[in-house]
Amino acid sequence: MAVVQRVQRKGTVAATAKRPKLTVLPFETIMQGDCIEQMKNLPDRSIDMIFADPPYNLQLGGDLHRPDGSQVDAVDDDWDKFDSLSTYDAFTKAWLREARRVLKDDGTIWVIGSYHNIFRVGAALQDEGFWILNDIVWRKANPMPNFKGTRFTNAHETMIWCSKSEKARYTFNYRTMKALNDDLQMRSDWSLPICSGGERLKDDDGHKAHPTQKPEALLYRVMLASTEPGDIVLDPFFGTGTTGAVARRLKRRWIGIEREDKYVKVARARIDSTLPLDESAMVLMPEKKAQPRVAFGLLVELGMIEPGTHVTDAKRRWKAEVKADGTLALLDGMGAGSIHKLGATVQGAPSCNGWNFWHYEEAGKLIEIDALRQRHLAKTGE
Amino acid sequence: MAVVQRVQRKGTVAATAKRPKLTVLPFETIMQGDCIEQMKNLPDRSIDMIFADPPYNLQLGGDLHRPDGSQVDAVDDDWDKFDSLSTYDAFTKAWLREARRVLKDDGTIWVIGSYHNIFRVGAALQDEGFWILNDIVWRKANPMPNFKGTRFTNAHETMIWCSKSEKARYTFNYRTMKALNDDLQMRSDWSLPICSGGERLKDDDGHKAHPTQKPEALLYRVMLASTEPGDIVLDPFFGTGTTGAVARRLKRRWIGIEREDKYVKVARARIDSTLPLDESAMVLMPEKKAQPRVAFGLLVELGMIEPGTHVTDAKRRWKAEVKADGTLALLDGMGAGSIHKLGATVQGAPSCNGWNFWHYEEAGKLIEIDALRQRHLAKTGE
DNA sequence: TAGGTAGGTGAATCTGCTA
DNA sequence: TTAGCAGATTCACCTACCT
Repeated sequence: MAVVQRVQRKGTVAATAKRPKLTVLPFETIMQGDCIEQMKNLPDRSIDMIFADPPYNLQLGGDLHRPDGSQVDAVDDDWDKFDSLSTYDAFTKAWLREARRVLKDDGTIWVIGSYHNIFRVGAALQDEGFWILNDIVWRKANPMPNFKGTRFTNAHETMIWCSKSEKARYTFNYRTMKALNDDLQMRSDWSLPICSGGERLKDDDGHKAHPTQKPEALLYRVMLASTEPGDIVLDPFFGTGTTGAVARRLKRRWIGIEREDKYVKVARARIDSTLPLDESAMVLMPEKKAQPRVAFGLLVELGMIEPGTHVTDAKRRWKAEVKADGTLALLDGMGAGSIHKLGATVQGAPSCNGWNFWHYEEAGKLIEIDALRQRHLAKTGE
Repeated sequence: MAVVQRVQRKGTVAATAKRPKLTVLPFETIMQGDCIEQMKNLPDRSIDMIFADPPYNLQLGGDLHRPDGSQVDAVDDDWDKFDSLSTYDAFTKAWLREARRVLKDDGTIWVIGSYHNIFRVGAALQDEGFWILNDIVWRKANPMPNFKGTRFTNAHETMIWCSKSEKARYTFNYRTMKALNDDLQMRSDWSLPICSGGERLKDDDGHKAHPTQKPEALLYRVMLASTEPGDIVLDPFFGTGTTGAVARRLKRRWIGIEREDKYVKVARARIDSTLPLDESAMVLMPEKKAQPRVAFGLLVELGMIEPGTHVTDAKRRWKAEVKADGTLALLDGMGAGSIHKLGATVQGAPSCNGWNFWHYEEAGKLIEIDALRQRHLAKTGE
């Protein structure tokens, strides 16, 4: 415990007191160096989304740096578990703290890991004040078998998706995700193949360039779900640059941080050869919430529905008349109000979307009054 | 932090100094009371496997309504409320410490939770010296949807399976698991339905007896995987006694601890009416394999078909473009939607199988997009 | 009896803009 | 800060009841 506190104090001092921040963000750039040190060069609240795939193999002692930049001794048998866990926790807290600082208040962070580290990361995220939105299971379609037959085949990894606070208004492209999943809500478990074949980057010897290269399909879904085109995406553990490649393809701006020279080189070449998607392919299913608001009264004013018209619900349980001011009044005189309020009242429901609840009759068929709104939106080109 | 230490000290002192342990284990018994206090009555190293379903600390907000206006029956019980994360952590550490004491050195522990609590539980398990063997994802075949469209559907829960130490010789029935999974290694993701229908216990009013009853199939697999007949299974959060019922069915011995009077009563009645499996039936029941459902959007994510590609029907009457979210948009701009929906729209049909309706062109020949799906299924072997 | 329709429900951190 | 209100939002599986 003493170790944790010492490390944290050091990190905090260094972050707040010393250096000037960059005033122009280094877009489409790999900042080479320690991720904590490099994040300190970025201004507060400047990033829309962070995707992080932190190291968790404690055997890679070189991957662990204290916030002050000093390297942690290699993990060896002299270390007891408590010591290595707390070192990892200190490392996690330190980079999460910087990540939180550079993230916009309405931004989100994704962190991926396996059972070796994800519980520590998740607890640290909560401790640092992040608000968990989902934990996402990446279910590997083709995992490595457990050769010894001693455990269950380790066939998934876990991502944690957080906003900066409970009340934050984060980006979630609900309709896009639903469209991507054959018109069913996207679930918290995603079945995707591991990164292999032509997508897997090789070094000159033909060996895989990076031990944990993530599939582009994973980042594709992450980015489509939680960012807009033009948003700024930061990956503090850039590796071979999957985040940058997908960001470029989907027309998001990106910043990568990577320490190892060889990964930086591989990532640069890879991203340079990635082409952005065509403009037309980027026109997605619109979020309904983003459409301009239309008042029912406007449609009455425009003569798209006449005052005096009778409307009813899908089962013809209630009938009402359209008034000149765009309100409805029940034919039995037992209630009146806006299309929404009256719909809620008659059903005894807390709320109601009047656009879909009320129908008018045309050629013997009931048509949602929402059809009028859609016709209006189409006509005005919005 | 002070809270944690006080609780731990208390627990430790009471456990080691004060009371005499039971010399004969209370098999097939529900010990009524607080789980930490009751575990203190059990001797050291006496339990083969612990299954624990602790409170999740959900922290729900106000009421939630379905789109049809009905209200969701939330988990609002007092036993799920904690003042803060640190209070929850102290509680977790305290019961885990007792659990560790009563567990045999070669025994294992399972803990189930959701993103609200599982990261804290996992970190605490590691802190207490447990060695994680697997994290298991229970993919719910029929989860509750996300009614407001604000996040991904929360469609899974996580179980953590641990031995007491890295070198422990725990039980894992590899071949049984493989047999249960059509002669393929059992993976770390399990698809099982939630507990509903006849299995779901009701109180006298016909309401669910317990808000979070787990399916027997889940415990069935847990117990088959990690215990032998005659082994001693402890469930410190017994609830309606799913663990006891399955233990009896599989001829394991069990001990339950439960605080609430009403749950104890329900569990007793339930287990009394559960019959042990016949010897011959201990050979396993096959489970139906879930049909792999492939969304067209997945193929776009995987790069099997590029956004911007043009598709058409077999007679080339309609042409559409593939968008980045896996939807199609007609080239004349007169319609858009999923492969199925757009196919239905252009034909004026009530429905349409888009997989067979839409084609892409390769070397001058039209190929059903279903060919891409078949290629994906063949590749991933699902 | 088979088949179809209607209604209920599940561990949920479940809205957002404007005045 | 809060009140008011427009309006967006569900999937799989169960039982009960009807024809």
